[in-house]
Order: sequence, then C-alpha cells, then structure tokens
Amino acid sequence: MKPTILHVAERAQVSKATVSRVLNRNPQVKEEIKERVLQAIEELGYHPSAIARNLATSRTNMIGLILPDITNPYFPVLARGIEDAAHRLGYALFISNTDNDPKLEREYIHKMVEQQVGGIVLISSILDEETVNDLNSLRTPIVLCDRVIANTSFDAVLIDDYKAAYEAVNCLIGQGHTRIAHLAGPKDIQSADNRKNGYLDAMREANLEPFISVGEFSYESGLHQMGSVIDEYHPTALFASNDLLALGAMQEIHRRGMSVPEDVAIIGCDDIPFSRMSRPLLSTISIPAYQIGVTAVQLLDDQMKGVSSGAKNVIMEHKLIHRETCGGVDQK
Amino acid sequence: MKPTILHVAERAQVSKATVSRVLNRNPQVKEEIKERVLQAIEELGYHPSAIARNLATSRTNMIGLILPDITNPYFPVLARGIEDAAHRLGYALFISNTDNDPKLEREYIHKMVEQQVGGIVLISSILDEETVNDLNSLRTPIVLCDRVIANTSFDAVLIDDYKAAYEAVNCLIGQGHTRIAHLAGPKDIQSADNRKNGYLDAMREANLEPFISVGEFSYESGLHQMGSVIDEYHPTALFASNDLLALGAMQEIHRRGMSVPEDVAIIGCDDIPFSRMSRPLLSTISIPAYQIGVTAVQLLDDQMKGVSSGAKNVIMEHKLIHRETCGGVDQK
DNA sequence: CTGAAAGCGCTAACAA
DNA sequence: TTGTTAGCGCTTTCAG
Repeated sequence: MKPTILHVAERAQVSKATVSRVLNRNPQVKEEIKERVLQAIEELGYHPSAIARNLATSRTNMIGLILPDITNPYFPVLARGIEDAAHRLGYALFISNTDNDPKLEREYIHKMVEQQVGGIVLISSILDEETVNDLNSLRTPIVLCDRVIANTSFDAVLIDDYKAAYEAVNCLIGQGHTRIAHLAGPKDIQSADNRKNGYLDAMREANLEPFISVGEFSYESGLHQMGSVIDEYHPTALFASNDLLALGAMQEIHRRGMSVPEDVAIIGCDDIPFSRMSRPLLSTISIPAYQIGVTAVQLLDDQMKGVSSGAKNVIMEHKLIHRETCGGVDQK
Repeated sequence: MKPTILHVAERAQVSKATVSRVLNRNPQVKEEIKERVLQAIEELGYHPSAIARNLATSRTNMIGLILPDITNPYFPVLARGIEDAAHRLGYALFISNTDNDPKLEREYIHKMVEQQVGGIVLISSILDEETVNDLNSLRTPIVLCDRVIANTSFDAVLIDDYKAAYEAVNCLIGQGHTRIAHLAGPKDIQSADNRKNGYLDAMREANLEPFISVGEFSYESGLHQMGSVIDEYHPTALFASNDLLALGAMQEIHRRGMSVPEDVAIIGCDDIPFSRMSRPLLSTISIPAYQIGVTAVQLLDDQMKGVSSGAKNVIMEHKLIHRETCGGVDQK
C-alpha cells in the first residue's frame, strides 16, 4: 500500500494541511516542522498523488500529442520540440499515433479529454467534418500543426506549403528544366494539396506541361511511382512532396542506371535527417519542425492560461536548401 | 464548467450511481433508463473524468515510456510497438526523452510515479547506482528494454548483443577480411559494450588485430571517426555498433573516393529504416524493435495484473541481414 | 434494478 | 503558524 499524505502527517505529528503546505513550498511553515515533514516523506518513500491533487484543484499538468505516425521521420523532431517545451512548462505528455485514421483520431481525442488533459496538440491532415464538430464541442484547448481549418477558431502553426513548392519548382525552372514531374502526397492531406497547387501554378506560369503522380508519403511509394513517371513523362527534374518520396524516387532512378542530378534533378520537402545522409545529398525545403513543436506548445500554454488573444495562425519560415540533388547552385 | 456525473444524473432523473453503471457497461440497468442516461450524456457533451475515476478506484490506465531520444531512428519503431500495445490494452501512454542523462531519468521516473502511472517501460542504458536504488524503492512495476541490471528483479526484454556482434564479425572474417575495424558506441551504454566484446572475441579467436574507435551513436560520429580509422588502420571491413555510425562511416569512405563494399565492407546494427534506403543498401543486424516494444508492454501488463512469475528476461532474436555493403553473399 | 452514502488523496478556505 | 473541514468527480458497498 502506497503511503498517503495522512501517513506522512501522522509520522511527522502534524496535520495533512501542513504536509500539503510543505509539498507546495508554502513559505509560512516553521523550518523545524518542515524538516520533520521532509524526513517523514523521505522515510516513507512518499510520492504525492498527482491524481488526487488534480481532482482537488480541478486542473492537471498533462497535455496530449496526437500525430499520424512517429515512425515517419518527419515527426520525431517535431515531437521532440513538443516534448521539450512541454516539460519546460511543467507538463507531462501523452502521445498517440493515428495513422491518419479519422476514427482513431476522434477516439484518441476523447480518451485524452477523459484523462483530463489541459490541452491537445493535434497533428492531423485529414480532419473531416465529424471530427471538426467533435473538436468544437470540446472544452479543451487545441493547437493544430501543419493545417488550418476554415471557420474554426483553433490556433495553428504552419508553413506556407504553397509558396515553398512554388519556389522549389521555380528553382528547377530557373535551371532550364522544362520537364519537371511532381510526386504528390495523398490528396486528402492538406499540405500535400497545397504543395501540388504550388507546383501547378509555377508550371502554368512558365507554360510548362505538368505531370503529377499521386501516392503515399512513403519511400516505397516514391520507388514505385517513379518508375511509371520516367516511362510516361521522361522528366529531367522532379519535385517530390516530401523527402521520403524523393528518396524513393532517387533509388529508382539509380536502379535504372541514370544519375542524380545529371539525368534527373530532385528537390524534396521536409529536410528529414536522412536527407543529410543520402548520396547524393538531397536538396529539399527545410521545415523548422522542432520550432513548430515548441511554438505549438507555447500557443497551447497561452490558451490554457487564458492569455490567448483569439485564434492565431503562426506561419513559420521554410527555406530551400541547395544540396546536391538539384544541380545548379552548389552551396552546400 | 464541464458537466459532471451529477449533471447527467439530474438531467436523466436518476442517481449518480446509475449513471456510473451505464458508464461502466453494467448490464443490470433497465434498457429504458440506460437510453435516458445515454441521451443526457450526449446532450451535455459529457466526458467522464478519468482522474476522479482513478482516485476512486485507486488505479489508473496510464503507463509511461522513458527513452533516450525519439529523434534517434532506432527508437520510433520501438516506441510505436509500445504505443500500439499500450492502446490495445487500454492504456494511455506518457512519453519522456532523457538524452541519456541519469538525473533527468530519475526526475522523469518520479514525475511519472506521481502521475500515478501503473507501470513504466524504461529504455535506459546508463542506469547508475543511484537510479537503481531509486527504482528499487518504487512500488511501480518497471520493464527494461535493451538492458539488464545485475542484482535487481526488473523484467527486461533484450537481444543478445554480444552474439550478434560476434556473428557479424565472423561473417566478415569468413569473407577473407583480416583488417576489420570496429566503431564502438559510448562505453557506458551496455549494448555498445556487449557488441564491442563480441567484436573483440571474434577477432581474438581468429588471431586478428582489432582496432576500435569509440564515439557516439550518431551519424556525425561515424563520419568523423572513420577518417582516422582509415588513416591509422587501413581497414578492409568495418563493424559499426549501430547503423547511424555505419552510415556516417560509409559517407566518409565515399568522400575519399573509395567504394563500399569493394574497398571497405560494412556491417551495421539495428536495421533502422534508413539502412534500407542508403546506397549501397546497408547490411546490418536486424533487431525486432517493434516486437521488443510490444513484448515490454505485455510484461508490464502482467506485472501490473500480478500475473508475473518472477523477474523475466526475454531475449529476442536478432538476424544478420545481407544487403549490399558486406559483399560476399548477395541475397538481398 | 436503483438509490444513498462513504471514501479515494489532496487542496483550500476558514478558524484557531 | 498550524489544524479543521468541506469538497473535487467518481466508484462501490449496502439497502431498498
């Protein structure tokens, strides 16, 4: 049986209230008594119950993180930013993977609400109407990452996917490429869609014929899709909606005996750790994932403390990183 | 103000107890009343407070995961296994990164105990004496991953690092290599140490001169260390203590205009996702990270339910994967 | 089949 | 400066 505050109180010959006071660093406790209490705590190996405290104060120091898949190399850095910020602010962090399943998403949101988390960082790209209604009916603060929802008032921290893609494609165009293919991510993922539109507009403005292959945000998908893209379109350049796709495509290009960037130049997106390890080094759009995480938690904390001044969308800066796969400027 | 069980009770014209019964799927509630309660719940957007429930039942459905760094590509898969198993068993999961800092480790363990988690999965390679004492004084079930502690009774799920390394090195020896270097991980990390010993024994038995370079478990470390290893030892083969090191080493080898596996054959360890994306594909020792996670949670669950039959060490199977960097047998 | 009431471990007035 | 006491929201006997 774990010791409770009462056991400590008895052993230290004081009341529960006094023990509670030293627990909460209330200064007005006589030094001598404080010592006694501390000693009792030590001797019993007592740990206060956060649960009981939370119930008594009707607030908790827990927040939740719901994301698609920690196994996708983009997320660990983001998650780390969130976790570091959370701990710095004194929160414990719940985590759940949804695999982009809206049903699971709702289930986990409810679970966390039931756990009485003070707020949730939600990384979801596929919020359907039902989930949004759900969210709106919650009394729990929420901050979104990588996604906005029209007609709602959730804080969000984002990057400008459209512009990032637009810039990347224009970089390729600037190098004289005319046959630039695009490996797109799932159409129901907002960032994938925005990137696709950036690609499309850049191509359109340059009067170039676009070619899009839609797939998953995965290495395997890049590998498989690139085959038919090459056969059907003979691209000299590629803009991939994320680095995993880009890396898969590169592998396929190599397997066909072609080389990067000579035969096909490539620009990816995300700047996952492995893009700095591949051969050749992947040129990509760098997204400040860690900072996004930190910012999200700060927004959440503001909301939880009631400091929030209405719904905020924070747009983080992206940056096109010229490494080796895009040819041209070589300023790695 | 969030609705409580009392609000639901009033609205449904029943007592708290009855609401509690339908919440807990107690079968002996008249269908009609159950409907009324359910409707009231719906209308109020009521979510039961896990906190209050936990206090009342004096047990929680939360468990904790403490690991070094989710950003290290070995861990996301392990974490995913843990999370999936946890959710399947109805647990919510706390997560904390320690960066291998013993102080942080203890801090997080205490925090989780205070949160009243039912158990903790601890992935720590550097448990110092103080932490072990700490752990022993806890009344919270703990399962270790990738590490045993002498004279303690914690369940652990492991792989045989010594044997894995021994086999990998012998594979290299079998291919005729005589100058096989080893990139070791931090000496205070048990698995790194075991792998180093496996390397050492294999070399010794074959009467070969070993060469070890100790560093961090990182890509950058591999990159930097490999330079001097080449200069000082001129290896024709390398066994790296993990894949990140192997990948870094490979990059350095390429930068010097040499090739893999022709000039230097490489075997890594962990089989992180990137090892299937590198060029050439990395030969490595595959560790069933996901399964390790699942198993750890099962052991924890057993302990929490009191089904545990004494301290258990579960050894998972590793497997040497011949891909492209080790030359010889090419059975990718 | 349903209600009343005690209590989980702690905090927070209010007294003393 | 310390103690007393009433809850926080829920579960769980025990009656009815």
